[in-house]
Amino acid sequence: MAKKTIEKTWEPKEFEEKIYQKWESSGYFKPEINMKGNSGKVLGQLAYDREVNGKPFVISMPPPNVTGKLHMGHGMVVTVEDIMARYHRLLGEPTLWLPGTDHAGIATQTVVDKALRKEGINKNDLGREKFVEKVWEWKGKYGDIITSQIRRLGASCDWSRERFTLDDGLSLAVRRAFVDLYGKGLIYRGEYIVNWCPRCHTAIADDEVEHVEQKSKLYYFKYDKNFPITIATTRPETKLGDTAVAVNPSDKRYQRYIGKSFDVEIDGNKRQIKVVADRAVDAKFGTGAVGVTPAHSMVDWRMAEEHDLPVIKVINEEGRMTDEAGENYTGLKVTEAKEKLIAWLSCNNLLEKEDEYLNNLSVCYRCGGAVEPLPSKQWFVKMRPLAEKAKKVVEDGTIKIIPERFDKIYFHWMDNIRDWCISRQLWWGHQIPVWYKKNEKGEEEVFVGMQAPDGAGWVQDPDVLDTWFSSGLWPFSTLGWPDNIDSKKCEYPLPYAPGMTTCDYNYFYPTTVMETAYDIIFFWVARMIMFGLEFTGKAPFETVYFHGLVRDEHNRKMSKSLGNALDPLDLIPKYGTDAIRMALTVGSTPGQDIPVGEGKIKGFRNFSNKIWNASRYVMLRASEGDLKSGELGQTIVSDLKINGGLLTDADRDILKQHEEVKKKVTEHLNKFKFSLAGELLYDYFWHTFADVYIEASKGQLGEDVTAELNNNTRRVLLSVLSETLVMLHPFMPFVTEAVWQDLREVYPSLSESIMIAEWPG
RNA sequence: GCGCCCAUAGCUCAGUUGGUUAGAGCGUUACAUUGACAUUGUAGAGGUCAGAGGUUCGAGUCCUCUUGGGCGCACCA
Repeated sequence: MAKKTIEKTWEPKEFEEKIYQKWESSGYFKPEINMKGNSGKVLGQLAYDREVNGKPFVISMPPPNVTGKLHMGHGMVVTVEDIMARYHRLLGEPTLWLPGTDHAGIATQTVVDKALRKEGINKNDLGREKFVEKVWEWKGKYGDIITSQIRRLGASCDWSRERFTLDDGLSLAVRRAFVDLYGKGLIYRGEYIVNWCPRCHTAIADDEVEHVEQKSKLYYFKYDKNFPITIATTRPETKLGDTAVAVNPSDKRYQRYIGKSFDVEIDGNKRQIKVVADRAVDAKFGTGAVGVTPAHSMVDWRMAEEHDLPVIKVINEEGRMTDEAGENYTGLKVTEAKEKLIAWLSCNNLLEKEDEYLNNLSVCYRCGGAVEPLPSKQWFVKMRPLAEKAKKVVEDGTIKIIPERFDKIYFHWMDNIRDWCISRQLWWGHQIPVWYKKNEKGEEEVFVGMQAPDGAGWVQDPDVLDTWFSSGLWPFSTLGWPDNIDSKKCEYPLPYAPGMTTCDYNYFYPTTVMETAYDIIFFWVARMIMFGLEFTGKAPFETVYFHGLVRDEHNRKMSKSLGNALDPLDLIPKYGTDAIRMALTVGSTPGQDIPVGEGKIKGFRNFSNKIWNASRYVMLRASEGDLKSGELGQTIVSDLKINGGLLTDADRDILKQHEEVKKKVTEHLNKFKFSLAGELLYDYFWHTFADVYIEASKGQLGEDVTAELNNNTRRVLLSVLSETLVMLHPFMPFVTEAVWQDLREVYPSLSESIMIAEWPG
């Protein structure tokens, strides 16, 4: 019978997709394989009980946006998490890596809106219901793309437990969380100044605002001739809404005006301007006097509260001037209003000078458009009480953050936390579970509950919740929380009973590791910790591991405009998934950005080939096959019992080093040092096992030496190789599995997949 | 403005309780190679570990300062 022929080079395209399908269909990604201590899979042995099965290893995958396309950042997430998942599975721990996708409110709505506009469809003509239907269609069409791409990266996650943030269960969790917080007084509604994005036409949270440095002008002027103080500002148009001028209390120049009010007229707008003293004012800046615009500046809003100043809204949600801005300005865009007012000031000799000035423009992190602070009625979460608990669990080590230095960043944020604006004026997302009705007296009644109240006339709040509200529940909402609540009868106050959980929640929660990029520490990680503590009474994970951001080989940010972004989907067919995974692992330290260029990936493609080829050599020699054709020989090795008496110096050296490597790799992985583990394996496999031992073994094989030495050498080769493959498997799953399958021809006692082998200990 | 981090070979970076002669990849130089390995091997060159001071028997590692770079928070006076 002709034996299998092994090609000279590793061709990832021939293997990767087939291998992945085999894994997935075999159920190897499910925690139920529970194959502790043996080399065959045992399905269905899980009792979902920590006392019976031990502690599981659990990771919730950061859910990518449903409309997203795979990029190197996903490559990093999948690589690091898959290394952990595969390692712990090899250790025999029931391992759950739970995948899913995020509805990504603003991002998705914008994408679909744009696409519809291209077809000539306006979302407002369509109406809310039809538009949301369209987004669901979109999700159905494109939602699977990202998950199939994640499969291409070799992710060993349990797709049978895949979740989406708008699933029924997760939506129930969102409503439950909202109602619960409202009941505790931690959610409130009110008219406050918020960051408004006129382009996305919604309020956004403080941390969704980014600052971009830009050149602008600082204008010095007086409101009118009768006003004694000159102010300086970069935004004259907002001054139409000024109700005060603030100076530093110790500024001698303005002492005599403090407390006085002046009637002024700014291009037809009559205003009363009060002079107030406030510590926040820097006497050295500008003229030392600030025009206070309560409605359109965060700082001024606070001053207005303290000094009891009126609020005049001169800019509306469209980014245009309101009626309050006066008839000369009503309806103008802010930029037009600015020009017009400067012209007027100049004509009336009120403009004293213009300085070049570098300031920070606030922009929306989603669309990049300028953010307009304005007062608006929104829902907020009271953060202080949540922050205190969340801070404590990191302080006392319940949650460990890697790298440690992020502790300080985390604490700093918690200490300076402000309330979180959670309502968004969008259609795509979780609609706020609040209903309003006007009663006979014309007053508004408010109902907060799991579903619409009985009776006619109730109208649900049209807004949806910030995407991060549902993401914050991810570690437990994906596992079934809050199961068993009768949603029909649920309303505030909730009949809350702890322990109403599913098997999954009961066994897998709290999770083990939260692995993600450090740039979403506040958006996501902090809020998961807060929500986890608040709703489950437990920290949602033990360890937070932050990987670095992937940059190009010159350490520049990857971006489309620079043209330096590497597309994993181009690179996978070219070099193989394993090469990309290694390139993302070796040289990557937690929290530290990592440069990755095509050259680096190429280097690890060579390594994939080295593994393939060195293994081919070992298999051919061990089976006494044909090195030229690659055909395996008839000899089968039945066991790997090594005869200590026959060991050569080379044997002893490699076995000793092998033990050392096993110990170190295990240590590194336990300490989350993936780079060191990967680098060590790379170096060991190539420059010790292949360059040194395989070379030495050539003199211990063949007709010139005894059959006993031949046999012993084969066993040393196979033993070291098979164990090294297992250690390499978490990093390079495909080539190791492909080799493993061939290796089974020569040494049939190996497990049917390397995924369910045993970690060499 | 407040805070955090970084500075190690030509380039990109490892080096976590202070401990032999400071490492890797890429690049570079020489040699070998019809080789298991179009993707190979062997050998080499290349570092006052940013600068100054301090602690110590001993500092790339700990402390202080200086210089240069990055980041976070706050802020559109």
